[in-house]
Amino acid sequence: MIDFSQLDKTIHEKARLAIMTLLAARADWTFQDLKSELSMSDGNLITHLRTLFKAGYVSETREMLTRPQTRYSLTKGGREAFTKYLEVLEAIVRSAKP
Amino acid sequence: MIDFSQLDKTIHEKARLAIMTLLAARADWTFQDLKSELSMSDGNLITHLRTLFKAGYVSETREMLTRPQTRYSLTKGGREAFTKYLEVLEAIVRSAKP
DNA sequence: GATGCAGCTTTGTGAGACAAAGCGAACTTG
DNA sequence: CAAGTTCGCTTTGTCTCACAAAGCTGCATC
Repeated sequence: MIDFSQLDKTIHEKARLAIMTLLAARADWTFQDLKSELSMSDGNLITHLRTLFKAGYVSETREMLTRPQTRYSLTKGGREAFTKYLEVLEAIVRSAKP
Repeated sequence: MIDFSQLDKTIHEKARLAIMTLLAARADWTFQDLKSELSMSDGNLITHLRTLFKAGYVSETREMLTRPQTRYSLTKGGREAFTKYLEVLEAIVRSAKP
């Protein structure tokens, strides 16, 4: 039977799942890119990023170009957690498809 | 790009996702079976079942055997919604696995 | 120095997950 | 028949959290 308690609560949230998926698919994302890709408000987006950061799943790189710019990437731990999460998803999909 | 807004909010909740997965895998579940399988409190379980019922995803069949008994199954709409939900999950998994 | 953009904080609201306790009806057991 | 038990369900209360809106602080360009 599928162990739903393994469904990482930090990741299993629409907005953060979207963020994790984006970060997993491409190395570097600026705050602006994420914002426009996900159509989220600043406050909401930064809150989710903070949550992922606190969980150790995401790293931030602050830079001063002509404008300030913050880029976000998955950490090793983030990728591992996401992989584990995906395994549960796969188990669900598999169980539903005979 | 993956359309996360298609991630049905009613289903995308740990407890209800678990319920839907169980109901999709086997035709009929009693309240007690679900309860012991999921280790949930009565109140919590019935609330989630109500939510799924209101969404039209789940049907209840009340019966009077020696004891009262309620059985739960997926409706046609429930199965369709679940299938659609699973397609998003698959897209996520696919996008993360090159 | 006024305007504008980037990233971030603060505040408020509302939704909802969950546990615990209790309840009524139906059955069982002493 | 009295007392207890089980099933499905309601109620109550707590606590977390998503999200929007607004404001604030550089820095930079005009």
